[in-house]
Amino acid sequence: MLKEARLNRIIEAVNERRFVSLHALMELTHSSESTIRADLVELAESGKIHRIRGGAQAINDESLSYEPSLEDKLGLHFAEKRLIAQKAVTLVRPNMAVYLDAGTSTHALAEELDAPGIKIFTNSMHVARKVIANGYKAYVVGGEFKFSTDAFIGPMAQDTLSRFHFDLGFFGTNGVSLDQGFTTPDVEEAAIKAKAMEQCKEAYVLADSSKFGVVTSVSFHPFDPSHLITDHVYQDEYRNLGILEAKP
Amino acid sequence: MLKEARLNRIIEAVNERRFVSLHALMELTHSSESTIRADLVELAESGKIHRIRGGAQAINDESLSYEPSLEDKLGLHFAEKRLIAQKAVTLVRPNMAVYLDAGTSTHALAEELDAPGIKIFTNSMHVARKVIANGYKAYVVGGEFKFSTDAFIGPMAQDTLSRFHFDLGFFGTNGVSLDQGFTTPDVEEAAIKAKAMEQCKEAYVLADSSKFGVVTSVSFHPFDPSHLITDHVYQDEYRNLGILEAKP
DNA sequence: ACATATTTCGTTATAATTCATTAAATTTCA
DNA sequence: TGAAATTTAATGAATTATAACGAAATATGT
Repeated sequence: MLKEARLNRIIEAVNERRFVSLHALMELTHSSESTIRADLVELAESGKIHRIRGGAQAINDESLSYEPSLEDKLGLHFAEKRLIAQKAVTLVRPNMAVYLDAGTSTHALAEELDAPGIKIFTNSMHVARKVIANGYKAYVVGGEFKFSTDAFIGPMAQDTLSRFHFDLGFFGTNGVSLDQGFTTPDVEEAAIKAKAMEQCKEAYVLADSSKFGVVTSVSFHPFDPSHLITDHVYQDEYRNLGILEAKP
Repeated sequence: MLKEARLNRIIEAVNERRFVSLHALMELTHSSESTIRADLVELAESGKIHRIRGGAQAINDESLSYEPSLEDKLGLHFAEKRLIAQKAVTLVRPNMAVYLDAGTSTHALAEELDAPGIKIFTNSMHVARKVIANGYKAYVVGGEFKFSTDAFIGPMAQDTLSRFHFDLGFFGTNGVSLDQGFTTPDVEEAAIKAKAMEQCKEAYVLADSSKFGVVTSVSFHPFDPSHLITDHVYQDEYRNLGILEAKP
């Protein structure tokens, strides 16, 4: 990995989640401890990050606070999301057309992608930027741009989606429930998710264990254990249904 | 492989992927290390790419932060562009569907927009952000995302465009010539512009006076004085043709 | 609180890449 | 053919990445 690219990814990672450990950065960039240490020294000297024991911290807390919901989620259950992402990428084969939903779980997945010739489709600019930083081509569904979520929604996005077909799709969710299925709090997001899932030969939902038993306002797909990837199933009623677990 | 073709592929690869290693370029062009090195020196000197250790980086990438207004104002002919934008917005009526091309002239226009109920369509994320900051809705044509220009191009973008129809469109250009018409240096950009112009009931080209008499590699529309807006016409051969001037 | 592990850090040393330079081989075109 | 341009090869120097290790800071257990 090129040094400049690596430095960029470190800055990105630090700004996304308030704090990043040195070891997380080692895995993220596939570099050694020494290298990351040197990078952190460099970035701290140039004022890009704040170096603290064990890793790095974002410089500003003021300008980052404009969109708390997204940033918060990035921090929460991050380790689990990464585990899930690592499990999910094993399903991606070379040259596939893969759709990535907008959401924190899929952001983690965008970072872990590693297969030649894959084409990534998404409605999230955040995902698109990560995919490009990873060296893959990113195709973005257009539509009404929502600044707060950095993603495209609405009828125009759905209409565009209906013209494409994906080998594989990965979707985030806010709730997983036996009765209500997969749910999100936003009507438009749910519509986009549902439409995109229709266009996938196979669609997997990514959900860390904290989402189980949660129901938010809009369902976008019925419960389907065989296409659900999580870190670990704790509740008894979800056991032995064939849910894919990404235990380390 | 021809040298020009190789240089073009390098520029393309860098702009698409944001970072490209020297070895990747060697494989891409089937050339030796020395050749690529020489190419990178040449391209960096002419300002097409940024050379970094181990490869090349897209130019746009230096200031990762989205602080466009500053960057724009530092750009060439800013005062003229703003004049032109102010003239152009007088053509925008309430509730119109308006297409804005990617480019610095249209960025200025995005800042000057002031009509109720208008819907703005664009292929530029830069424009989209400005439009939203101005309080209007922004609809973005999807497609392959190009990091360096912060815009969407390619067949997917053209395909999406073909489904929409705009009351009015504004386009930037790199060259204005009586014989060669309106030209840009990039084939894909030209294709997008041409396609978008087709979808407009009326399409205006914005060009500050420095563009007159300039011809770059690809034409996207024949010369049309009645739909050309500039700050001031200096050359005699372009006088009295009905070009709209935005004199203060 | 104390002593003992464990982790993290900074330094130094070493290995691996990448670079600029030069010169040789190759192609192009007059 | 022969000169100019282009591509390639070869080199030692410079930069970067990694490994090793003792010191400092934290965590753990009694």
